[in-house]
Amino acid sequence: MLKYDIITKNGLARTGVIHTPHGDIHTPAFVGAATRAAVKALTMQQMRDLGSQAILANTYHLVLTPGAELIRNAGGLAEFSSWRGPTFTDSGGFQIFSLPDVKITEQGARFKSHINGDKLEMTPESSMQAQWSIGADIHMAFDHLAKSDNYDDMKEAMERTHRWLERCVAEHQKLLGKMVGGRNMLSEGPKTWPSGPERPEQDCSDHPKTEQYLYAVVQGGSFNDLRAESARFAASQPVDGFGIGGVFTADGMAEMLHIVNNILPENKPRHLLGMGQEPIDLFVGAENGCDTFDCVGPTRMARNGSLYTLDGRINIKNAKYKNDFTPLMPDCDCELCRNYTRAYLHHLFRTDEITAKILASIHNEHFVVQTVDRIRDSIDNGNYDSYKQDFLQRYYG
RNA sequence: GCUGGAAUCGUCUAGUGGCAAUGACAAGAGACUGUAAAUCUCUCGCCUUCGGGCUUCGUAGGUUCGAGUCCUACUUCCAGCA
Repeated sequence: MLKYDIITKNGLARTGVIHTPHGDIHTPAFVGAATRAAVKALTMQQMRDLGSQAILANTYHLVLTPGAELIRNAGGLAEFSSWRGPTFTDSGGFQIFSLPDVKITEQGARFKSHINGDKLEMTPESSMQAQWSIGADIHMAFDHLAKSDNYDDMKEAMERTHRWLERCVAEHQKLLGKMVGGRNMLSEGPKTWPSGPERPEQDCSDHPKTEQYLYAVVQGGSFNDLRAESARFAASQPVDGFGIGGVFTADGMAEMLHIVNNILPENKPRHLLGMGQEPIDLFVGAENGCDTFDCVGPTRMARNGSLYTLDGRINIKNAKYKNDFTPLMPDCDCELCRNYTRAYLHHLFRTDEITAKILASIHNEHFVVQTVDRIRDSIDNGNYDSYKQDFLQRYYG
């Protein structure tokens, strides 16, 4: 079982530590989206420097390329990417269901690769196997998202998610059983490294990195009775934690999370899947009992020139920043704000320099990581409410 | 000087008689939430009570119901020849 310690509790909100084989995650925490084992525009060293504690990669993307086998042969996601810290993988469910021409059967999902059109299938079992090969510390169950938000579709998708969860759990335990002495024996034969000089055979005898954990995913869309039912089912399963999926807007999220997280067992961590583009999502999530977040928004918006400041988001490409020789955010200690002006970043974006996206991504990722870090500190220090009020009042005006 | 050719929205460009006129870039703004996103959308002659009105394709004339498109002259530029 994944070790999770609660440090402070305040209603549903809590702080804690998730102990993974690759290190601890102090929660609540923002997890960087590294879909293809890379955070777009950023190096892993930059991610460490900006304060990220963990990354989340995607099984769908990594299965397509370079393949789960290759990552296992490289020593696993954390080693392959040189992140070397705690890692999550998403199951691929979300991505597959957002592709066109997906065929869902009870068995799994049939779809075409967006890269070369190959006809592929992913099942609860194959997702689990791939995630074990990829070797993240924490895996997500393979779930089904309804395409529409009508009740019957949502209920059907939720029920399928539950049936698939039982299969995920069974497969996960089967794969867990193949571990011998904390070492993943799935990998047979000599390790083949993708490139570079020959590396020595790893001594895994006291290396617990191959312990891997499973989160169930709660579905139910915008229907709180389904959410409650899904949470009860997920809670009944022998899993290490929970992902809360299928959330697309902050509307109704507080109430939904309140219901779900009052049902989910307190002693296991909860991950709010895909939310965190708007700072308010992080506050609503944390105060309603979510421990980790991931979101592509901060880095995507950074690449598109939309930058967080404590006074709200700005588009640095706007003409008004052409002659603005002040830091983006004076009270920010990220690499961008410490060294460069708005005018310079504006210029980098206007001239389409790669550096623009790098610096902007450093800032935005740092901003959300730090915002959650401060939420954590404020919960520990008992001043969450005032921190939240000050932040939101200033940010959203 | 002669002979050809060319002049279209900030830039390049489509357009050879039929209702401001193509595309790209630039510019102005917006969107983005488990990443098919270094992406996408809108605006881009002037005015508008959003119905429409007005002025445009080097300049000035002309032919025509109608001209960026045809004719004449001029201006500027390019190429070749002196």
